[in-house]
Amino acid sequence: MSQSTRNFKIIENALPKSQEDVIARLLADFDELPGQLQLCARYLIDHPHEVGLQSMRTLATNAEVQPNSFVRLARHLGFEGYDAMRERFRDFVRGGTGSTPDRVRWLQQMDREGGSAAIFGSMAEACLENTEKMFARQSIPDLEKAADLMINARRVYVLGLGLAYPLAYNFWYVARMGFDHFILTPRHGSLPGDDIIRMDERDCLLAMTFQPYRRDTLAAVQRARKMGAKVIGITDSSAASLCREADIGLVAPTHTPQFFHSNSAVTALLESLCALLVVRGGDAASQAVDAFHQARWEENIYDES
Amino acid sequence: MSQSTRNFKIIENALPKSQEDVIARLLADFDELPGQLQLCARYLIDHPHEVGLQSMRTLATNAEVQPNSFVRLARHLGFEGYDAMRERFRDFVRGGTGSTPDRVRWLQQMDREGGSAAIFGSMAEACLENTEKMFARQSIPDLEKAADLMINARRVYVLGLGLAYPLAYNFWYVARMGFDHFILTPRHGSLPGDDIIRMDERDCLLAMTFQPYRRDTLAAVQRARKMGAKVIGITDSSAASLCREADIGLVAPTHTPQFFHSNSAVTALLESLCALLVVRGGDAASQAVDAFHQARWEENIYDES
DNA sequence: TGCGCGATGATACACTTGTATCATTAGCTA
DNA sequence: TAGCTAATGATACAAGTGTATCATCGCGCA
Repeated sequence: MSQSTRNFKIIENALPKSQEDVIARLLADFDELPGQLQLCARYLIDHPHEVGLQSMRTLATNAEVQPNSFVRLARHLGFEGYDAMRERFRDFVRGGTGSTPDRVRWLQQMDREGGSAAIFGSMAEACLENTEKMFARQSIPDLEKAADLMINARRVYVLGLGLAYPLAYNFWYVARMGFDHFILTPRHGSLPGDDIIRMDERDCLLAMTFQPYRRDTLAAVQRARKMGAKVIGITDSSAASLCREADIGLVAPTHTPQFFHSNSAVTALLESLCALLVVRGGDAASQAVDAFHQARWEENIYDES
Repeated sequence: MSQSTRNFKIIENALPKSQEDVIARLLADFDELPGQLQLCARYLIDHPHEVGLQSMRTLATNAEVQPNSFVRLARHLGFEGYDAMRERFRDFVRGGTGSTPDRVRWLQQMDREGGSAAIFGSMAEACLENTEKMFARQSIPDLEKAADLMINARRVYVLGLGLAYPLAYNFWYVARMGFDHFILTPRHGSLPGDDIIRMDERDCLLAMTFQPYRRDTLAAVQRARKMGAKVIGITDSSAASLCREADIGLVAPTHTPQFFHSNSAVTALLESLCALLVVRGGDAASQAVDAFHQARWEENIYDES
């Protein structure tokens, strides 16, 4: 960029004085930025804390760009160099607003503010607690057993109804990237029983339901067991009948202060299970995942900007 | 300090895991520290933010001590060097792992055990960090605006494709308990465009897509805007084009160490949005929710055991 | 097709970083 | 007072820092 253009920009848009200013400018200019600088900008916007803490080279590695690009970006904004821009980010951290507050204090403050903040805060508390408990209390041997059971099964039927349907779908969507023997059930227009009647001891049912437990899900589990199939149950309590009847029961808390339960921790559990599936599925699974992704890209469904 | 004394100290007092731990140890040991190290300790205690931001030499100048003394102090606490201690201070600023001291230890142990535990631990770390960041950085005014926009719209189309579909479904499933103008799109057998062509300025599109962003979702957003509809975008970065084009952009991190992104934090965000929807929707919404639940119970689909 | 120009990548440089080493000092004990 | 030890200061060094420079690439335009 020529000197004159740069000066013009500086005059047109004053030098950003704070982290917020910088980010606002980055967002405003985003489309005009060259590709590499967009990557830098995106990294700054998404990881503002790191800017003050890490070195330029480290950021560059994480953002997968050349170190130089960060200097160039800083200059684009009118700063004399990278350090000048970073100082804005450091001020932010120093000022207190930037540092992530102690969670307890933060939640208490939300609560004091009342209204939407209180509701949001109570959801935050519930979701974080659910997720932490889920991870902390999970039995890794059980997870491994569940993964191996599914990997070695002839077919795995994934069953979730009502609010559990998005969970089942999410799990199936990821799992079938690595395997072709996962089936989401019931399929459109069918009933859960339709698939389960064909199960036998070579098959596995991954069933999930949460309070209040769905009769149809529990019935499907019993049916599957009668056919000799293995059952993996996912619920909100190890006392739930689904959990007690299953060969392996996995538990994730779903409590919220609201009129519906939270799927956030369950999602994390199912995703972790997917990760284990692929790792323990060996080369075949990894290659299948690669092939899936490649095919997706070739279909040109993703935006590359 | 001799090697033996150092080892003894390490055994006596485990290595501090967080900024709070470090400061607590400094306060406890303060009187036993040699003079220069006391100056260092005092500076750390009084200016914890600076530690992560400034260089050792700069701190030394400010604290009016030799640079070396900070290395010595770090070693006194059992750290291998100054950098190791500074990392504790940086974690604190970053939030996430630093805010819950136990978690660090727990994750480290996971990592040591290797295998499935390590994978599970890395997922735990990612999911918790994503969720914390999502809650901590969310703008409540924006959330309120989004909720009001949806409440007052003639129709709200909820759009999520691929991995975002379960998110869209989950949101729609809960939202329509309280309102009857939420529509999940595309409907079975249709394309996203089919519904959007009927939108106008009275309507709202809630669109979500995550890296890699889907062309069809972005196209739908542009189409909706052209029709004059309001757009609420949900993504993983405020630099994403969806976010910049939307009237309101909400961001939730989805990073994982795996080959797929995590929906866990996004789920929490959407659930919080649902909670706000119903609260701000007034009596009509609450009554609709009640009616929905009652009808569900009357259908006898839940297990009462 | 060739030209011009901004974007990009590679490399070198001057400087700063954290650290190691060793001389010096201060405080204690015999 | 002499001698030891812990504390402190000074200096040197390798590694890492931000930056400048220049060759190369890619793309629009004549």
